[in-house]
Amino acid sequence: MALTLEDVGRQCGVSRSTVSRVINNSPLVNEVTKVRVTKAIKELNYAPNLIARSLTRNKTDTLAVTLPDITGGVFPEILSGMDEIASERGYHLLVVFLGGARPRTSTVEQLITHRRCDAIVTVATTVEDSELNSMAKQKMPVVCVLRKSPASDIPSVLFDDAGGAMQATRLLLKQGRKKLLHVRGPKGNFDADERSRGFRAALKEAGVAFDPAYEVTGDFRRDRGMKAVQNALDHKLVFDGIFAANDEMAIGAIEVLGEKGISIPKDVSIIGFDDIESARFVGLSTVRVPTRELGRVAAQLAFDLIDGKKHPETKILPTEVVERASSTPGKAIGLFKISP
Amino acid sequence: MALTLEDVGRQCGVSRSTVSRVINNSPLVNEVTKVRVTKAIKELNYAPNLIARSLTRNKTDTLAVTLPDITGGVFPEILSGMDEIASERGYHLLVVFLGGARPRTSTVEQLITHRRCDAIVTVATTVEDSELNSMAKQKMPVVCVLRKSPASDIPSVLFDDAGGAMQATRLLLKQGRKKLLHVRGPKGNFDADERSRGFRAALKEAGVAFDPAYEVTGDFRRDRGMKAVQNALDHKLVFDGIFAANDEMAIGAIEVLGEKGISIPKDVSIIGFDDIESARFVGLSTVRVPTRELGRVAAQLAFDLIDGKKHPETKILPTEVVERASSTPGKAIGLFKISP
DNA sequence: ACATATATTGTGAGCGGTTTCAAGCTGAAA
DNA sequence: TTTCAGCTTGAAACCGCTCACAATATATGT
Repeated sequence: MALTLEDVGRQCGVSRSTVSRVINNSPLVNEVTKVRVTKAIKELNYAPNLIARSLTRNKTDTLAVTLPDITGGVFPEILSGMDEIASERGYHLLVVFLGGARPRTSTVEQLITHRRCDAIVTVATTVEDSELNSMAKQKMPVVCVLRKSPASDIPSVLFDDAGGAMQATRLLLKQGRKKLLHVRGPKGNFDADERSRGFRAALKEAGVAFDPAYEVTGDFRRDRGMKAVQNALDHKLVFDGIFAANDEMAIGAIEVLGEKGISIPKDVSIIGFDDIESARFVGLSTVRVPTRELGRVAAQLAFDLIDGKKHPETKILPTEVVERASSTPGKAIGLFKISP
Repeated sequence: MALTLEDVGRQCGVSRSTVSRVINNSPLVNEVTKVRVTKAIKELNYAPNLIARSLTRNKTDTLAVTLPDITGGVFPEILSGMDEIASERGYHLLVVFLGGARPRTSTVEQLITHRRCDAIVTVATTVEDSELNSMAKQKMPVVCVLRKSPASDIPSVLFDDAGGAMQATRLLLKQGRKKLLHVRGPKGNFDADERSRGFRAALKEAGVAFDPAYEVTGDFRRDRGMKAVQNALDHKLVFDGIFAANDEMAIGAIEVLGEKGISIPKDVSIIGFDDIESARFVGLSTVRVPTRELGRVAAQLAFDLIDGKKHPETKILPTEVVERASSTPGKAIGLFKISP
């Protein structure tokens, strides 16, 4: 079907090894044959079969990325950042959506053991700790993103969740808010746990007691955020500030409060996390995270592992508070009735 | 390094072909040997090398997708839809970001001629017509998404852009808006051209003359949308309705008008296109497009081509107007000062 | 018992590259 | 002239799998 080295060799009267050498521009090939071969390659429009090459070189020029099955949020940007670095090295990205409704069959397993990629980057909690360890044991380079590394030989790259959460909480406290509600993400999720930790640390720092009743749990989605806040109100919790573990849930909170006629930020000051695009439009204060940079760093770590660089360390990327109307006294925000 | 068929065979005293048969559960292998082999596979934790398999089978179980280097908007959702179908068949997605600042080197070429994928799905105008044709000529299955197919043997899947644009425009006209501004996307872009066509068709239908001065061009990004509208105002154009070719630019328009103290929708009624997430929060009327479905259909078409099904046809997916505050008389919308 | 199916397994030749090794050729040194 | 190094090149093995075909074993029919 497609052309092979043999074909090119025949065309210009050399062996396939010579053609191979020309293609990989090995120094040990005569200049004149080199041009002859090059010409033949052009003429025939030959291109090497990368699969065959992968087989012998034992290297696929591919980075696998596992993403949660959530289309919005920070993931596309992370992916793009990774591709930026990967494409510089001529690498491709193999993306796998995992979690949610996906029947994950043996997809991950396949990627790892089946040597379809040179390294694997797992974003958030798409892959079990045990699987990560088994990958590493099989000498497959692994990088964790937005998730704590389960082993010392697996580097991870994270946002400074706790730090960002502290800053966010401090902002509310600085305004004199007395009773804060924290809408947290699922337990066991790294970001969620860390952001909660930062929240508490800030309270402690300010000498405010942490009241477990005022930490409600969502799943990072808007409607669960709504439900959590709704619940808090139903239970007659009284608060004048909300720190939500992400913007989606913060927006959900804004909706619920809006329906109740509670004014933001006068009655309740709100801050989220992530700085998703919609946050700007809603006027939501938040903590900005360097998503694209995260992708770049993750890819770079993967290459370090591939290159056998020793001890690629876990990186923690700084976050930054963005103040908008939802936490700025004197402003007011409101949402239009949001249709589904 | 990794285990091979040979190793498994040695472990349980059979040849690699037998092991291979077991793995591909061929019927012509004895039941008792089958269990023996299966046990050995489990014990050794063997997994076949997919690269080697690809080489012999001449098939990679991979779909390549070329995406524009735009992280937001409809692309992530399209990707996810594709993955949904692909993973059902055990296929992986190889994503390539093209355009923008990317040095596209010979990436596309590589994918095609180098047989790293079984089919390629090109989204929007990431790949030249000539390249598409050359792929098709090389018997590489190609599917176009959000872009007119350059050849009859290349199916494409599109939104009903013109239809959606007509509906959107009709909505404005029905409200009695007399002079409409159309903020269009770049010339040559399929979506942009079609949406413009629909806009004009609706005008014609209503007996309104099309005034070229009232069609300004952006690049689908918010700030170019802002610039375009700013420009229109600077040129003293007078209008009471805006149809923007996408939501990003529509939001840009809202910002500019807001700064000028022009009230929406009282003075100017606005409708966008795409129904991105932020549109809900902004209260922007728009035309909803079935993005995830688009991805699914595209992947399905790719598989049809791979399977040699004859004549996979171009599909046009229906769109749907979503009315929100920005075009509902009696309502009002406004944006918070948007920080960069 | 013999011929002939039938079931099961192994052998060997690829797939399209890379890479080691040896061989051919040249010219310079002895 | 012989010798040997240096430069080019080709032959062949190998990567791990699939598959056509041969080989063997067992069962069936006469």
